[in-house]
Amino acid sequence: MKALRRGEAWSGAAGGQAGHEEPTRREELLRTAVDLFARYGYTGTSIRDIANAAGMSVSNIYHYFGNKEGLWLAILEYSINGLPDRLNAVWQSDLDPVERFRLLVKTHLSASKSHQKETRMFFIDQGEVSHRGNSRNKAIQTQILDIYVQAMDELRAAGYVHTREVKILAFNVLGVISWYLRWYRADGRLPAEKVHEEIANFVLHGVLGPAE
Amino acid sequence: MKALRRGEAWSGAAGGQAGHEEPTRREELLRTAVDLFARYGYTGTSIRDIANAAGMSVSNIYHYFGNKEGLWLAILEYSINGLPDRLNAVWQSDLDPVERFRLLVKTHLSASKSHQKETRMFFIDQGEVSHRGNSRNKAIQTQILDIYVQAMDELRAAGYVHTREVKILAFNVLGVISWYLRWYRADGRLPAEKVHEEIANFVLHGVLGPAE
DNA sequence: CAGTTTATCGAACGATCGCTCTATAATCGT
DNA sequence: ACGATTATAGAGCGATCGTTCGATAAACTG
Repeated sequence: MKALRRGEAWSGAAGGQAGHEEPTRREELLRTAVDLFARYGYTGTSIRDIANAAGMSVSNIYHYFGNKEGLWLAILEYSINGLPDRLNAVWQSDLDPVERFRLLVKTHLSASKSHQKETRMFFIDQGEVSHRGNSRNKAIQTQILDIYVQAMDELRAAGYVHTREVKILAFNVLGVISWYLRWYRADGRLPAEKVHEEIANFVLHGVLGPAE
Repeated sequence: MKALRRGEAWSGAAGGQAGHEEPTRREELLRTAVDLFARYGYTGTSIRDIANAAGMSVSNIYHYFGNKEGLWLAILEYSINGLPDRLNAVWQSDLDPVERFRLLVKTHLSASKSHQKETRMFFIDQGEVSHRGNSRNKAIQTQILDIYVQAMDELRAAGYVHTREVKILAFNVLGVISWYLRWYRADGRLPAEKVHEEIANFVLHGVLGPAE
């Protein structure tokens, strides 16, 4: 039986918001890997880069994650794995259709921002990581797209959308959000809340089209 | 003096729309490299991958392009190097402000689509390619962003835009376009013209906000 | 405390990386 | 036709890649 050790335990995986304990070596590796993967991509980051930046031996990566792809998947696990469910929950709530869609976008924005590097890292990936990792990534992105397509369909059925090409609308929304993850810097002039507000407005007007 | 040989000559670089001559080996390399770079990224594609896929020796890459980065830069050269100027020219024309902005977006879309893989390849790049190549790429992206910021500013001065955060609007537009390059497939249901129309509508409504 | 499991390191392996070198065709200018 | 330049191939170099292995230290289990 695996006993709990040090700061690991039941708390998330790399978040470490339980108390102010020092991070596990495993968490330290995840943190470092996210940083490098998001900056240089999967193939652009070597196992040694990660280990050196984290100040330990490469063997630890194989001890904790099996191999490079396992490390990639572990990051996917704790960061965006649950995103589709969160978005679906928002869309199942019983609000006014338009305000519900606005909430959907804002939830997506703030959830992505809370794992900004991770989300960007998976959005940017193109198929550099080997088959299993890549297909899992693609599957999540497809799930998210489907949520938006469904949302657009319902909005259209309710008469809010004036185009038949709802899938293009869904793609556009994903494009705006994924790009936001690339340009947003936490030390910028505006607070994230305000930025999300602006982006949500843009998306809403783009989707709803000319008011009547 | 370097004389002209075979199919090369004054015709573009990799396009080869002059006659139906067989492509130069240099063009063949560019074509293959674009395909692989766009699929697997810069670090994810090796010199040997490219040479093998093109059916020739690695030496040719060094003969024609000096090194791997030179190949990357040669692609940038013929594909998106002139994009900022083209967009600027559109924006300097004397049309109705709103229709001029619509034309700007549609020009951007069709110009990017005519070099879809190349544009996607540069949009996706994060800094895997070494310093010179990356900074040139970043510079072009910044130029394009600035064009949109300027366009938004003028639209706002003319009373068409209802937010002060024009830079966020500009980012949103870039996000939509760069994402379009990732999802669009030429063999899809809709013709490109129709897709561009839809995207331009989305962007216009997003930028102009609620009609009054 | 003894024995097992976990954590960590450093060395090493074969494969592949970007790149250079040398040799040989092919094509050019004159 | 002939020397010079260009085009292409293939072998090979040092570096780095992902990964494995054996050793050792630390921690847990009974």
